[in-house]
Amino acid sequence: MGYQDSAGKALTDYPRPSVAVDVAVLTVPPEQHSPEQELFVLLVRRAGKHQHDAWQLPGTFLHPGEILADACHRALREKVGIEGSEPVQLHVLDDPHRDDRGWVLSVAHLDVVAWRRLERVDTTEVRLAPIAEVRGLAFDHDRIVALAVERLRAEYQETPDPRGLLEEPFTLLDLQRLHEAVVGHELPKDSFRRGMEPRLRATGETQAGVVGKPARLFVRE
Amino acid sequence: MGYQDSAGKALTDYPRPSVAVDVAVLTVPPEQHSPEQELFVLLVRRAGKHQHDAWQLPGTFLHPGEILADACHRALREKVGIEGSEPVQLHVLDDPHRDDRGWVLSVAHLDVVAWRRLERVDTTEVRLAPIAEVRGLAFDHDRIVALAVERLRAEYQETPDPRGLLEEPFTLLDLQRLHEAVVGHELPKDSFRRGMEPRLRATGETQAGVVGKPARLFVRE
DNA sequence: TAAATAGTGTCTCTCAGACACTATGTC
DNA sequence: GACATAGTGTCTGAGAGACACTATTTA
Repeated sequence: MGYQDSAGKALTDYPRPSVAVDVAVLTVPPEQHSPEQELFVLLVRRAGKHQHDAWQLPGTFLHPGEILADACHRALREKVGIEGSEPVQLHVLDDPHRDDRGWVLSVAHLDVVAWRRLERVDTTEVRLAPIAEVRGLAFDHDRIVALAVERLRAEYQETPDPRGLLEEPFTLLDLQRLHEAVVGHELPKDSFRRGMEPRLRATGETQAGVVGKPARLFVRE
Repeated sequence: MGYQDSAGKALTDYPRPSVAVDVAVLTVPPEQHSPEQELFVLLVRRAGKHQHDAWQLPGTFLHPGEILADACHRALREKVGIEGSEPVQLHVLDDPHRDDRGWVLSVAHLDVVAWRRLERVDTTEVRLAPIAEVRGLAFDHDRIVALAVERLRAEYQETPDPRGLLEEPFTLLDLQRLHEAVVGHELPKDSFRRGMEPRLRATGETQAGVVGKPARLFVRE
């Protein structure tokens, strides 16, 4: 890149770090699955380690000529069998001693995948854990989870289900439960409706066969 | 890090990218320097290129064992003579072809430095340019400037001069002019005062020798 | 006293939250 | 009709912007 140090020597000959991506895949279970909806994160068993409870986020090294997003896609495809997600960068973790096997920078990512696409991955090698119970992950992955949750909460402040976690069509109550799971606390019913309804499109249909007044159904605009 | 591909081969042997940092140093001139205050960015002449108007952001390659913030500090010390700034990460630029001399990832950073500490650096090799006039920088540095401006504007929405661009003590009008320069548009006088004053500490002193009612002086809390 | 700038009182508008009320379905 | 849930009308308080008014200095 033409950077030179004070002696004028080109610096591209210096030793290079390994560059990895790590992805915090967040999701929310549907209401019928658990009455208390909350955020879950996808964990994989730590490679090469067979001790109990050694978990980490899915990740991989960046391959030559590859962009970071594609490395994320590859990691999720190979380890979890997920396709077509949309990772976003969070932060570069750069402590030179964060990995005791060498100099590894990790670019932390957030990804969001609907529960339905993750149900089948719950095996001995892969599991979904409520974020409140995630402690002691390998490396600095606890911090990545915290960054991912913070970012997702910011995204869900503004827009109705911007990441498409909910299956369409949905009721306003479905949407509210989802947003409550993401932001981690209850929301006032009427303010939520007034804020969200103008940003949705009503299908014209209503729920059928439910007790009480049937709710109108909506899709994302 | 123990990542393995599907064949089980450890990946740390793959070719590694060079990792660089590039820093958008933003500042605002004091009022007496230019009536129209606006954001300026620090540019350095593109190394090894002698064509006219070949400018880029200061940057450097990451050295072994170094964290990104220290690489930023080193770049600014060696090229511009600045010490003690506080870079924050913005984004990783990862287009494999962004640098035609090799595979170079760049971690873009924002830094903010008071004008007073930058005045002396305006030489043939280094200059300060208003952000509105910055176009056609080397590599993807135009985009880094845009990201840096966006981040700085967000920081200045909340807090009075969080980056310490203003010399203390200052008047509320000084502070307002600064914030207007950062966010890029005028702000209502009375709302600005009401929002900011509770977050400042009055020194008890006032301006002396000015026409009109002398303004009270404040420092950051 | 005139001019200039600092600082405030107050009105209005909007928006979020609280709360109670109405609407419309099942049992 | 009893019950349950969806959806709304309205009040209140907080905060932003508009605007005019008061306050305090120099010339």
